[in-house]
Parts: sequence; C-alpha cells; structure tokens
Amino acid sequence: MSRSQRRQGLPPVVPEEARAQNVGHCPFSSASGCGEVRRCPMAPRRYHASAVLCEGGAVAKHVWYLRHGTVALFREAGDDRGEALPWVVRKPGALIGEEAIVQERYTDTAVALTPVATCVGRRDDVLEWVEEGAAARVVMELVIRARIETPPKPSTTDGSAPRRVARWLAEEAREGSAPPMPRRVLAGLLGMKPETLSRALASLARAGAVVVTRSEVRVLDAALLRDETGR
Amino acid sequence: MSRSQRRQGLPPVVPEEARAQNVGHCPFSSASGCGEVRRCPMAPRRYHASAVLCEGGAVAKHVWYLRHGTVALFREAGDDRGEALPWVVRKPGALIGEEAIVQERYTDTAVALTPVATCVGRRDDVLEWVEEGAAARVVMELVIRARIETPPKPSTTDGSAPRRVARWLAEEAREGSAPPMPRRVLAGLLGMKPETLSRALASLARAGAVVVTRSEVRVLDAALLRDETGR
DNA sequence: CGTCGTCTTGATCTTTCTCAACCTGTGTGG
DNA sequence: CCACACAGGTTGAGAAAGATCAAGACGACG
Repeated sequence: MSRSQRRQGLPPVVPEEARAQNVGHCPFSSASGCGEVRRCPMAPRRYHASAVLCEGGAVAKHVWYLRHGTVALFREAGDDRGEALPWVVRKPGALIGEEAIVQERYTDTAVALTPVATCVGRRDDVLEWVEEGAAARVVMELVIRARIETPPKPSTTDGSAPRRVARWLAEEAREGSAPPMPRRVLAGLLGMKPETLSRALASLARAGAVVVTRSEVRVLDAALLRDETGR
Repeated sequence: MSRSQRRQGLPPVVPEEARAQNVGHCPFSSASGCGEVRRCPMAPRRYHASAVLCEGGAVAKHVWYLRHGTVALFREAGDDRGEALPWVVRKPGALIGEEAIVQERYTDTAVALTPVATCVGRRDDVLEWVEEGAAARVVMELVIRARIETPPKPSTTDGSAPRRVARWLAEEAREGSAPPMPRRVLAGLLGMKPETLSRALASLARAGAVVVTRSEVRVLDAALLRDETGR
C-alpha cells in the first residue's frame, strides 16, 4: 500500500517500517519543512502510566502525536454518569485529542496505559498550522489509518467470551505477549465484564493456548488459539 | 464550535446549519477553487436503496461524499467468513471509502440503506487532488467529525437490550421517526440479535414509548424513553 | 392470489452478569 | 523489616438476560 502512495506522489507520512517497529519518529517535523519557514509546533513530552492526557468534555488545549506506548480512549456513554468505558486503544503513530482540530472540547478521555512518549502541540498552533496543506495531509492520513485499524467493539453477537478473547489475542499478541493493560480496560474493549474476561482467560489457559499471570498474558500455542478463535 | 473555527481562520467545510438540514452541498466544490485552476474531481451520482457502493477487500477505485441518504458500513470480522456485521451508519456530510486515500483496497463494505445521493471521485484523481492543501483539509475535517460522531458499538455491558435500544432511539429519532433500516442492521449496530431487538422494541411499545410497525419506529413519548434509557 | 423474505413471537437452553468471598501483589506505616 | 490495608484480580453459586431453534404472521412483489 505504501507503494501505491509513492506512485501517487503522496509521501508516506509514517513509513510502514517505522510503524511496525514503533519507532517514535514524529511525521510532523518533516511535514513542517514544506515550503514555509515555520517550526513544527509539536514538542516532545512524556507521561507516566495511568496519566490522563485529556478529559472528555473539557476545553481542548492540546493535540498529541503518540510516539511510544499505548493510550486508551474512554467515552462517556450518553447518560451513564461516571462509569466511562474504554472503546479503543491507540498505538504509536496515532493522534490523541485530534477532535480539537474540529471542535472546542475533547470528546474522549485519554489515559496512558503504559509510560508514553508524545509530541504535544498547543491547539491554537496546530489549528493555524493545519491551514497549510502539509500538516493537513499528515493529519488526514493519520486519522484515516486510525479509523481503519479501529476494530468495531465486539459484542455477544460476535461469538462467546472465550472466542472474542482468543481472537483479540491472535490479533494483538500473535506469538508473544499481549499489550499490557488493566483487566477492566481489556474487558471493556471486548464487551464483557472483568469477571467474564477472567474466566475466558482461565479457560484458554486450561486449554494450554496461553499462560496467564496477573500482569501478563502470553500466547503459547497460536494454532490452539486459532482453533478457539474459529468455528 | 464553528465559531472557533472561524476565529482560527479554518473555514467550516460543512456549515453546521447545512449538516443539520442534510442539505447536500459538496464541500469539495468550494475547496477546489482555492488557488488553482482545477475542477473538482467529484461528480454527482445516485444509488438506489441496498446498492453496494464498495466491497471490503476489493481494489479501491472511488471515494464518495455522501449528500443524501444513509449508508451502512460492514466489516468482515477477521475469520468470520461470510457474515459481515454492520458497525456504523454514515449520514449526509460523511465520506465513504476514504480508506482508499491511504491504501489500495477498501476495508469496509458500504451498502446504501436508503436511496442515496453522492459525489464520486476516481481514486487517482482524489489522491492527486488531496496533495494540494485545500482538499486535504476538507478530508481531514470530515474524517475527524466522522470519528467523533461514531459511537462505540454497545455491548451487553452497556445496559440491557431494551435500554440500548431506548438510548439509540433517544439519540437518533428524538421525537420523530428512527432512520429507516433493516432490523438485522440495527440489531448489529446495537450488538444484539434481530430477535432480541424485536423483543426490546415490543417492550418499549408495550410501555407506550414508541409505535412500532414493520417499516417504522416512531417515538411517542420521549420522556418515557428517557426513563427506560436511564437507570 | 401465491410465494418469498423479513419480522415477530414462543419455548428452551446457554451464556454471561451479579453478588459475594477470597486471593495476591503492592505500597504504607509502625 | 514486618504487619497490614488496599486495589485489582480470581473464583464460586445463583439469577437473569440473551441466544437459539422453531413456528407463524405480515408485507412486498410478481
């Protein structure tokens, strides 16, 4: 796919290789050079695990580009005061708080799941900057990619709990370990309660497909996992 | 929010009023004027209800801007051969098949739920065109808006079936009628089986909150619906 | 007017939620 | 350094919700 972009003349803002390796290169720095003497408005900034980058409903002040680590997005479910559920996990190469480009307030609450390295930009700077074509192209590509990668949140309709868990592991962990995140977050992403997730993981462990510790889920037998996944 | 955009100099590509009235103005036509003598690559085209605009996995040839009607997006669930589930409904003012800007193939299958009016552009033209800043800005805004408006697909975790249905109706139908779509699609969006949706609607009808016919769901008592929604 | 697909309704069975107790690793203060 | 409290996670038993299977009703359309 990056081949076609090159053919079309659209520079791959985040080279596939870089994305794959989670290299923390910020695509904006290169984009900012295009045709105008202006510094990239995005400056490096780190957060510790469980830090809250932005809060849904709050006035938007910043936009982030995620270079390292993972961030979970929570959205208040309409009238569900309090209890916000995670609905997607952003990985390196994604934007956080990009809704600020289009509206005054954040829609989602963003919470770091791991220590996180970002580039932050002040909203005003980013808005001004996006008016030039280069930055807009970058943002456009990042947002489209994010939407492609975002899998619809599964529900009971998409298979039993163990199956959904197996599917997620097959996708996210492959042969290695699953990205670290609290059980309640993963449960939310998979449309089940933490207790159900716990049971599902236990059953996969019993089958010998995974090893589960409190802080890690490691895939032992991908084939076995696929069995559980399919059918 | 549109106020702030104006202040920032970012022209509102889709005026709020127009969006609200579902007026089918294509924002690209105005954007295409900016600074260059080039015609807008998007040409009007209509589809009948249940037409398939594009198929997930197929080589991308076009990108659509939706002016009138609604379109459902289906995604093949990993290994679930066949049985694709709808995961979002696009309304006027959204793009369809925008993944073509970033990759060679469509990710989702797009099906018209109603008669639909669009502007279509050939992928190559759109790619070329997006390289200029103006079009990229427009695309960027549309995609970000779409992601904001896309509610995470609810699961049993987000309340019982009748509750989820009530919530959806309160959001989508307000005091009037719900957007027309097959039951199986709505059921998919709400993370339940058609049978369950049917029962949920029946229970809301029994409570006097809605009137349900085979082809229409009309809200009678929004307050009652809200009761069902909350708690 | 008959056929077909979609939707509804009913009866049953499975799954998952719920509530509760218990476990375990972490961090705290004595 | 140890005891202890605490949050997050696990496990168990019971109840409820939804899925499933099957039969019928309704509407669209030829």
